[in-house]
Amino acid sequence: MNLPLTEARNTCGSADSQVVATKLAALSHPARIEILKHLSASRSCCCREVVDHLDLAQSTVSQHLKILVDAGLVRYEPDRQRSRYQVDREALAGLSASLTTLVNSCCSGC
Amino acid sequence: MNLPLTEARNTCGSADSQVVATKLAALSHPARIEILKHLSASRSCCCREVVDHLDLAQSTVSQHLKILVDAGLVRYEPDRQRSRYQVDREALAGLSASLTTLVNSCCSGC
DNA sequence: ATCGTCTATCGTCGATAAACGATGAATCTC
DNA sequence: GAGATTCATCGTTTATCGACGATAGACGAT
Repeated sequence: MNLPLTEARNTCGSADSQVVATKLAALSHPARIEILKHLSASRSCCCREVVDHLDLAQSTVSQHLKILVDAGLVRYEPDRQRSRYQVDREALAGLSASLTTLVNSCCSGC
Repeated sequence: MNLPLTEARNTCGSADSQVVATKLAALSHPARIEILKHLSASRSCCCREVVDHLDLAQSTVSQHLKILVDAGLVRYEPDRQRSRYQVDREALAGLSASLTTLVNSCCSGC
């Protein structure tokens, strides 16, 4: 597990904080967490599948998916009239690593 | 107008997702990430210290701190007329673990 | 007792998020 | 071709966030 983060120690790195914050914001909604779980359970999902699973309007689910895609946590691939959404495991692992790094930097100071 | 839905559907996230989402939401703001870093650098901080460090209004910083405290990521202890804020490292590590678990569950499906 | 400092909270305002229905494009199915 | 299905997007409404100034409470110092 190599961490690609080189400036994790920078206490003044507001740019870094901004990037991490944006990705965490994408995960800071229960519906989107559920979507992520569901996506990972199936190999790939179309929007309709998620709609059936979540009891939200189709437009709402589509927006949540878009937010996840924009954050780089989910990959999107149009497939005929369907859409195919897939968890970007590397990106998710990277975010997890970022948070771990933050936690470690918080715990190393004492 | 509260119709008790049957348990076939997931009403916008399980309780677990809600809890994790709330904590992630507390971290999904660059100012709060910076606050967390600053808190971990010092042993404990009063509000004024953070205000000097961050170039935000005192009331704004106080609100950010409250959000972090409400999320359970920071502990608060009134000390005379000052306040003492301190990173809850266990809670932070727990959140990191939750995210790691989510990532792992996403990666175990393939 | 009064002044200055440190806090938290209130009220406000603009911006953003979240949810929905409606619509149109693209694609199956018949 | 006609109708159904899937999907993203638009427009709208409501709720929440983020920031600030103002204010009041608590405390230390003078």
